[in-house]
Amino acid sequence: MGRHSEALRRLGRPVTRGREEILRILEESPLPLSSRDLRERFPDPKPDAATVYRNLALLSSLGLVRTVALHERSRRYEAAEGENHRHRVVCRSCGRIEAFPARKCDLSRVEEDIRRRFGFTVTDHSLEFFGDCPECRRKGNKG
Amino acid sequence: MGRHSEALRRLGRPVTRGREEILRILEESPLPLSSRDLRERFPDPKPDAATVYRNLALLSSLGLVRTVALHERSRRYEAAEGENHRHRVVCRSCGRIEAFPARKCDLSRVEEDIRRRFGFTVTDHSLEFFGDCPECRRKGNKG
DNA sequence: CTAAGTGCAAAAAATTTGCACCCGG
DNA sequence: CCGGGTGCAAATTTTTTGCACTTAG
Repeated sequence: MGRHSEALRRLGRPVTRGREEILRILEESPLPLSSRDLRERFPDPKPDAATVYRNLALLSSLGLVRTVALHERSRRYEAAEGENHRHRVVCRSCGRIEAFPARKCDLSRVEEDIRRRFGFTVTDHSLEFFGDCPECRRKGNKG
Repeated sequence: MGRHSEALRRLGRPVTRGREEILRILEESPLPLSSRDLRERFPDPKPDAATVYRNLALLSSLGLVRTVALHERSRRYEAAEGENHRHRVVCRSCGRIEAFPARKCDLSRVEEDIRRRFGFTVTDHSLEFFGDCPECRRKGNKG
């Protein structure tokens, strides 16, 4: 019955174990997780994959969860904690991900520009960096 | 025998119809394309989907093509024309995509910061904006 | 009680792989 | 000619959907 349940209740949605756990797990994770990662971290009994997807879709539509698109086969998800989003660096060799708070990410000017040029109302953005992590660089994994 | 073929030849790879077409189609497209989009734009006879994927993987590893991760089910690809990359705005309702040149995208400071803090050598980044396009806003598609 | 959620099975969709045959250099 | 490329079929992986049963409010 943390703020998770409250947020759900406030939005008029039933509070279920699956939803509480998803929010808890995502909030505890420093990195965005795939649906599979998420399910693995559930204490037993683990929910069905379909349920995890359905809940992720619901939580996303309620604005409690955000999807993250890295260049992978599957999508990842993270808790949408207010406006304080994060940016990430992904290693192109081993896939290692590091996240860091988007401090002083001033893209408001670009967003304003977009509104003028395309008429789009920008509500969110994602910024990811790709490169080579120190370990892979040492090993010479250049691709 | 445009610069496409030359780039491939220079890299020591056989020049085949599939590869030339992929590079041509991607270069002519203002938006990043999915593997399926790409195949559909091939003049007949269309190549097998597996071949398209294999060639996209090859061209990516050679640095001639870049994958783009929007928040969709499938990946998209774009021609990697030197350093002049683009940023994009995606409508959350209808999926419409607008691309615009990344003019004056000064993220070098952030990239330097990343190098210091994590040791990652950043070679690329992607920046996408999400929001509502004018049409969807008018129609009231808020989700 | 009743709308909404869940598991299970099956379907879709995207991507990858094995293998026999074909082609560019 | 030969290593690499291609089509075709089949397998994998991720995500979605239908349906009968259970549960939160």
